[in-house]
Amino acid sequence: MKKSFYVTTPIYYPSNKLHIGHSYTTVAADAIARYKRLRGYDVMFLTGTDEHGQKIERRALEEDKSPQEFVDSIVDWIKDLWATMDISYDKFIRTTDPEHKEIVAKIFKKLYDQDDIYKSEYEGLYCTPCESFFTEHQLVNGKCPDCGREVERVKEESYFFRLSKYQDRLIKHIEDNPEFLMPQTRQNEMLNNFLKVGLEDLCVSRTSFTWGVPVSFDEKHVVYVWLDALSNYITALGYMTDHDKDFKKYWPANVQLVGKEIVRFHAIIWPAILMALGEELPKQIFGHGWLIINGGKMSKSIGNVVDPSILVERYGSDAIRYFLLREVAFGQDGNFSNNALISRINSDLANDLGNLTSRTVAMIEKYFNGQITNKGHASPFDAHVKQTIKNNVELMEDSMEKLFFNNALEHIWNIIRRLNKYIDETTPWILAKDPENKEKLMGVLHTLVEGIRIVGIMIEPFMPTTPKKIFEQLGITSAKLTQWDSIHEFGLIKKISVQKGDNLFPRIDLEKELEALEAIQNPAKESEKEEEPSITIEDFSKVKLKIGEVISSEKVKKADKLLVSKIKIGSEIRTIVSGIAKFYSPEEFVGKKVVVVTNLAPVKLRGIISEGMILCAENDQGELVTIAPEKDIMSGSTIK
RNA sequence: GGCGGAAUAGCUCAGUUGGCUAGAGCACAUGGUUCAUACCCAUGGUGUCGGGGGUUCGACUCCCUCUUCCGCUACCA
Repeated sequence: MKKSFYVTTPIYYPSNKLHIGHSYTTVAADAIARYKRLRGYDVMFLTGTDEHGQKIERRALEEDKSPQEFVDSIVDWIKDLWATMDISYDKFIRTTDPEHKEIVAKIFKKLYDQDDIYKSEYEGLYCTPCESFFTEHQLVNGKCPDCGREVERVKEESYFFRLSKYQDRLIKHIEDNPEFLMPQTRQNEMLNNFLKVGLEDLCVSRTSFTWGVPVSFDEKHVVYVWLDALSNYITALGYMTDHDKDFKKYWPANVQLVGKEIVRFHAIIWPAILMALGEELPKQIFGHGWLIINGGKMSKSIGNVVDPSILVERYGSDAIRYFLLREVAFGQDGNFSNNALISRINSDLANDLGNLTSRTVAMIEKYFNGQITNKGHASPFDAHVKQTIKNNVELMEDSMEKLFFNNALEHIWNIIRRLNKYIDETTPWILAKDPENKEKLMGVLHTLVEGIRIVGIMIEPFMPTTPKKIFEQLGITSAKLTQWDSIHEFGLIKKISVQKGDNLFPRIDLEKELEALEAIQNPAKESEKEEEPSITIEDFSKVKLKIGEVISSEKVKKADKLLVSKIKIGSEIRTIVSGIAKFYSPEEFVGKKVVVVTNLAPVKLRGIISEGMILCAENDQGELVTIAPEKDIMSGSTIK
């Protein structure tokens, strides 16, 4: 029986279209899945969508659709995207699948029956778009600190999961199994920031919306995201059903890929749920890094979100997949830029691999009418070429086991470079001038074809369509010559007839293409900007603004963003705490005239009562500058 | 503030447990070549391996300290 291998991506939230970061995770999972299949494993590759929650409910309302219609349309788009990116998932789970919902309800009931879930009360300020609760202190201007929108005071009866109960077992598991959470730096973060500080029980139900899985024994509650979304990894396998053979075969998962922003949920909450269910934990959670754009993270508000479908359409799926996995070390953050993408395509794909194939096929056509056999004579350079291939095949396989995709690709390219060099060493065009050298010439071309064949197999996990094109040009049809194990043997091709086809990867004019991309990507950004609702003059006049003068200022202890200042506003002196310590030193801050919001409700920050707010301008990078009157004017002057 | 990373060639980064003249790719320059997608091959770096101390026969690699950047977290009125 084949060994099984189970790999998952997170399930994505279809409130919007996906971006290149989602593609990154999914392409990585796909490369693992394809590689394992080639190595003879029985692979289950799961991806999907997390479709419940209040945000979806509201987004659907905005578009005048039912929640189901709304998610259906986005899910169609996502499936199309995965199709164009050659994502070979075995199963696509949707949390709206009837079976998933049934199982989630069963899980909830089971945990409740065994007292891992209990009923209590939850009160907090809730931001719907962000689906987050905040404390009073976290709010900005009484609004959501993340998106700036209104929050609602929500008090609801809720069910809680006894997360705290599993704290010690979680700590032990992470400490005893260094491979469980990778890369290692994530282990420290989880242990130090959460586990050792102490876990709080987790709210796992809601009454504030209905778009979710109902709690079977208490119909006014729906299951909140944790149990619903995380359990997809086992409900997809038929867990707790009478047809659970996939669960028996594939669980525990071998690798669960997640972005580093959700490591916490997958390394703490998810294992705790599994412990409560009495199931094994996944063998590995891998928290990969982010694609960074111009030094910052991708975000809708900055408007630098990269749409993968545009890139795939222009350069092909294989090129994008190659870039994503080659450019960035998997555990770390890496830069994404159009420039880097096109440079990679040109130098690695067009110049190295594409051109190697092209020149080899062209020579066989030119010197042998397209047909060669293995009857040629070896050149003095063959031994070294074979050794290079052997070494790099081993290194590549080793890298794949560790999920070092960029190293794996580098080793493949070492072979490609060696083959290009081999052509210069053996100078076939000179051999071709003397009929005496015909066997030597054929030997050289045969070695090249063999090398390219091996490369073609090795790139398959990363670039699923290019190998077919290569084998077609080389005239390799036998399955034996294209299966993984055949890369360990050099010289398998007996006789082939080649046929030149289109260039595998056409060279791209870097400068023209950058301009063209800019033109496509930027207008798109403009149109996506959300229109801000207008306010009335009455709304505005509610805010009382006055000129103040900073008369003293010092850093707040144990907080690196905060300055506490005494501000003179007319005859009054107020204490105000501001998050500007990174941009103004206390010394330079003293004496400045600033604009103060005087009728904000006082709030306690780091133990200090702050009586107002100093207005600042903020740029894309989050840098703050205070607003000052254009001419000198008395403190206490009102602003209107 | 707590915890954890990182700082190496113009750019992006490798450098496993300390050991011969510190590497790769890209970019740039020169030469070669013409089979090939103006491509390929060769050659070219006085890099203070962030600064300063220390351990050692020997440190990019270990220890201390400082600086800067980043992540998680607290916090941003």
